[in-house]
Amino acid sequence: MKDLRVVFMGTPDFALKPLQALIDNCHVVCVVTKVDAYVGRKKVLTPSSVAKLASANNIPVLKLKSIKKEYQQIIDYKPDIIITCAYGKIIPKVLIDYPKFGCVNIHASLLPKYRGSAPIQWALINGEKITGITLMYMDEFMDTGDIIAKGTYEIKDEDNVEDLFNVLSTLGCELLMNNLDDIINNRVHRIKQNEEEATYAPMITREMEELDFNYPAKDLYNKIRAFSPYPLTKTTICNEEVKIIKAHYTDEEATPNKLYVTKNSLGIGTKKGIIYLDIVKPVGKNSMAIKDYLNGKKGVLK
RNA sequence: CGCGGGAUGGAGCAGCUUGGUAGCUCGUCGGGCUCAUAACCCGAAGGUCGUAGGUUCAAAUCCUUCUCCCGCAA
Repeated sequence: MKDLRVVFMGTPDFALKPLQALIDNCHVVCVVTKVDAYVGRKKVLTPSSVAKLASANNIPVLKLKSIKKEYQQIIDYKPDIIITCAYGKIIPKVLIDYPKFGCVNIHASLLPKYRGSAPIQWALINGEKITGITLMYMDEFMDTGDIIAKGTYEIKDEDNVEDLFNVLSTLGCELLMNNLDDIINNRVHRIKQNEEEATYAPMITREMEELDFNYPAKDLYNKIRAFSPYPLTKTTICNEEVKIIKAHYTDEEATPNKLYVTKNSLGIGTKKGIIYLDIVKPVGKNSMAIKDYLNGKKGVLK
């Protein structure tokens, strides 16, 4: 497998483990990622996580603005196989058809469920009990290709998006490496996706961060953990925006939007149940335990 | 030079406008009460007020420099 010419395409941290495994076991001839982005307040031009790892291993990096126009550069590396993981763009058919072992994608859901860019977040938002990884051949549409293998993970009630990312990233890496041999020896049993069961996981947007307490506490809890530790859900308390890092909920009778304050707990009523904030981050401040938050709000919150 | 918030014992905050003894709540430690306690009572320790300079008899407070943290926007 050492002489297998692999082109890897990916961008964020989620793609690092598979990339590292491929570097260790194959000949990664080139890594394709997004162009460097301006990050943070200081607008520092920063390469993607994948680009950094590739550079550290002296692997050529292609930062393509438009893969639709620039795919020839990838073909020039003569890949035997292309492996993508959270690359974030549709790959042109010419490119998919080029490698003799095809174009394989690691997707963070049990396809055909949660096709799209935010499968992990949506699995949490919807309170799924099971999710996983799908290893699949790419075709010219979004996450619709034939399935090679799946790995499942049972979501714990307390898992947040970071936990799931870590677990699934490892799982995806294992799944890829366990099946790579079959892929290059044409021993894969392709499974068509059942289109009727397909669901979609669109990108998370800024507007979604605001919590609406007219929903049940359980839904809000799921949303909070789906957004934690990034980008975080938010609400307004005492005319001050507060982001919520961790919370829990009960089924107590409650009035939506009403605050339930005790010495060291802060609950907000919902349509069904109360959501209690555990760790919050007021605007301009660092994150703090709810006890500390209430401590500093003495007199404002009774 | 994109916009804004912030830095005060271990934690969260007040004090700054109008300069003059370092304050509150919590935590920690010691003691007490109690069958018991995360409850209550008494006491103690712990702070160069982010950095550097300036004004002043006197600076947490006014002026200037720099550093770091955070939110928005991209």
